[in-house]
Amino acid sequence: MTTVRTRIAPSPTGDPHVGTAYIALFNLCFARQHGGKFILRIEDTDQVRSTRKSEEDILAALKWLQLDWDEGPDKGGPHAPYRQSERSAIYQQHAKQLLEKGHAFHCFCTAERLDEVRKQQVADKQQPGYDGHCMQLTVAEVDTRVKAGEPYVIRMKVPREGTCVINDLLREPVEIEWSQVDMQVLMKSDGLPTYHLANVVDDHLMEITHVIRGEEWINSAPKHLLLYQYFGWQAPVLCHMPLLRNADKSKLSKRKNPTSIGYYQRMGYMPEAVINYLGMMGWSMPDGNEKFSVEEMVANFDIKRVSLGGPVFDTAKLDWLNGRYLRETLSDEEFIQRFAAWAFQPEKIRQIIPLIKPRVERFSDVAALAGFFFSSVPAITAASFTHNKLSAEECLRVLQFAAWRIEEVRDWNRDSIEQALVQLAAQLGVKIRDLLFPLFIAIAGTAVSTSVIDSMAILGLDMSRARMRHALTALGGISGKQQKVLEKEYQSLQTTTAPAE
RNA sequence: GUCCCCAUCGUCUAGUGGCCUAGGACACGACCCUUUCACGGUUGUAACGGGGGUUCGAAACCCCCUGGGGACGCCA
Repeated sequence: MTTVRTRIAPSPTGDPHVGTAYIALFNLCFARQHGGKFILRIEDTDQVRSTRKSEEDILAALKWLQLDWDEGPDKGGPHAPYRQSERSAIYQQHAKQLLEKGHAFHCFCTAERLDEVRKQQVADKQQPGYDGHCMQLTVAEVDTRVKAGEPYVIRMKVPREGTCVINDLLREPVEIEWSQVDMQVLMKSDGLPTYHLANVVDDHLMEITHVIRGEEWINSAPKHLLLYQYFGWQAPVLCHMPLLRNADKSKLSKRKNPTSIGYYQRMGYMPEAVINYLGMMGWSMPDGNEKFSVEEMVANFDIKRVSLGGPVFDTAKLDWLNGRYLRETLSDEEFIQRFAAWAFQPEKIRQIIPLIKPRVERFSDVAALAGFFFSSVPAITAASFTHNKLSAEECLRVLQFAAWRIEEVRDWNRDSIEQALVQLAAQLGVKIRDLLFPLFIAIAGTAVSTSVIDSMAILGLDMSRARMRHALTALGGISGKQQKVLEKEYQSLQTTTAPAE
């Protein structure tokens, strides 16, 4: 039985990344093509734990994209059976097993020492990594130090000679020297496993046969393969997909592109179009057809058709594709239903109405006042930012700082956004009303509008981010040099006004 | 810095030694349709990164260079 899984890292906002959906799609196609199972595994090994809410958001987003997953071997859903309570015991037990077999060891090294070692290695032009310091410790020594309550981690032993050969479904065998592989920490001092241990143990317990993941993992494959060997388990077949890119070819990031699935949902893309578009990133139908459903993709799927050059995630083509779905796939009746469902989400409307109600005199005023909540980026030019206090340059600066600042907002709601911006205004020595001006233009397209802070709260982080990015471009953009100067200034703001405890 | 991966129009891609004078799609331009705009149709500009091999024959195979990306955490 072919069983394949996608691991999903929770983000603080709980909004899954299109890159996750991309990998999930190829996992799903591969599994379905072989009549196998596609299951999900939501990460929660880290301190940045997914809350129940964000886990639901992740699943809802994948469901929206029609990435229907199967139940795991335990029928307990994407999270079980390795849920918190049972889980730490599972990993402890496996780590102990490795310890007993002599494949892992206790390490008491401090962060300071490790930093020191790393610095030295970099200076010597060596591959930075653990130096094996604690491997020399005797059993008795380890025992007393553990009993004394000294904090420790468990590291895996790695051969110092030879080469690890990684067979990949999509490329020639990759050879990596063991000397290049670090003695990875498996259990952290807080008793939680690292990704590497959790990944291997989970995959084995979930009977995973094929691992299809992003190329970024290729370098840690030797660690995983070695762990399988240490445990005496059959390693899964590996396959590393190319990475989605920004226009500048770097790894797709939210700084340069809207990356959350929710953004595409809120922007009014059809899920069919988004998933179709993802399917044409690095893959193509044998007959060259560009508009296809997940079912059609599965029916024609062949992992070998994946091309390895990292595709640029360019939404211009997504726009075209989505347009085709809107006008070719939907009947007028379906269009009405889909549009209504998108536009009249009661929770959203309920938030908007109180903002515009005080300002309307006729129902016919509503569209003009609330229109920007339902539109794409406003049509603005540099001239839109003409202001009696702020110059265009200052607008640019304020906008960039605000854009950075809102990234730091923890809970996305009006109060925390307000707090962040008020603080920024104080740090800049600018009146909040002046600081808000360019934000009004960026978000609503005009300064004659409802509270921009409330508007941002309703639009969401990624929609706000996209509008601010658009505004920066409308203002002429920021050169690389300017960017560096601003970054420096922004950082000094942070440090000089750090709140005293 | 060390290691790894990758390389066809601006972008997504087809291409597995002859069908390639390199095909399709997006974007862009022109024209047609149309009261406008969009849609649709026709059409144009535009690519095998460079250098060596192998071969009768190379976009495809090999080597070197160059370029791009990724990984080097008690993150995942």
